Amino acid sequence: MSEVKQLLPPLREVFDALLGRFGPQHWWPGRTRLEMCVGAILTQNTAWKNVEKAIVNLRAARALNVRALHSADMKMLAQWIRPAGYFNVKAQRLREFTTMLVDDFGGSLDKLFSLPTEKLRERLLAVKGIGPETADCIVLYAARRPVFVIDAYTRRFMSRHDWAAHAASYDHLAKVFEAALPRDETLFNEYHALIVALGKEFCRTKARCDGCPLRKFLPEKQR
DNA sequence: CACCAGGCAAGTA
DNA sequence: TACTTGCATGGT
Repeated sequence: MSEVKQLLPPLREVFDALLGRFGPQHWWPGRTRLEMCVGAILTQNTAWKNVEKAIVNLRAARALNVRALHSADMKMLAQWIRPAGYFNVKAQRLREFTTMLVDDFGGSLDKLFSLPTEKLRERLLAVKGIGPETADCIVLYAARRPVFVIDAYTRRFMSRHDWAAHAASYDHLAKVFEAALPRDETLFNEYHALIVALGKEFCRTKARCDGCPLRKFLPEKQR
């Protein structure tokens, strides 16, 4: 069990350093809001590259809309999303999501997204197969509301620099960011995307810290 | 070959 | 509440 040993640096300055190094990321990678929702579910514990293949399949099958997703045969749906892994589970999760949309919002993302942020988040969390990260990805990237997304990259980014315990809860980590930053959707959007950009290159192991743009925020001996 | 990747729910104690 | 396990493909 690792303890938090380091003082939290100004998270705004950390953001500036990441932006300076990696540039704007233009997330979420998705053409439409529905596609972002689908991607958020499909990328659960799965490499994004594999999700892209699944999205391509759905588009080719003309299934990238609420009605088609909702009425598609489950075997077919599972086959389309097969490259994203856990395809039976995820087919069911997509179905749960579209069922909520159809039954409670007339199949309209607009109506779902007209809920106030907290209600929207609660409504998403009530869907079986949508947990805190998936819900927040949808709330932030598809509905464009200022909630901070915590994912495996964020967790690693924080624990690797000893800015938070690796075992810290989702809500705690989200609170750390939301307390230290202005509640700005554009900022939260870009910040999470930048943490992922960083994580693909650094923070994976103790080594590979050479050239990390965040070294200046660590004490001398740890750099 | 093993290990990992932008989680979540269900089961057990 | 706190662990553990199943789900599954594709890249390294």
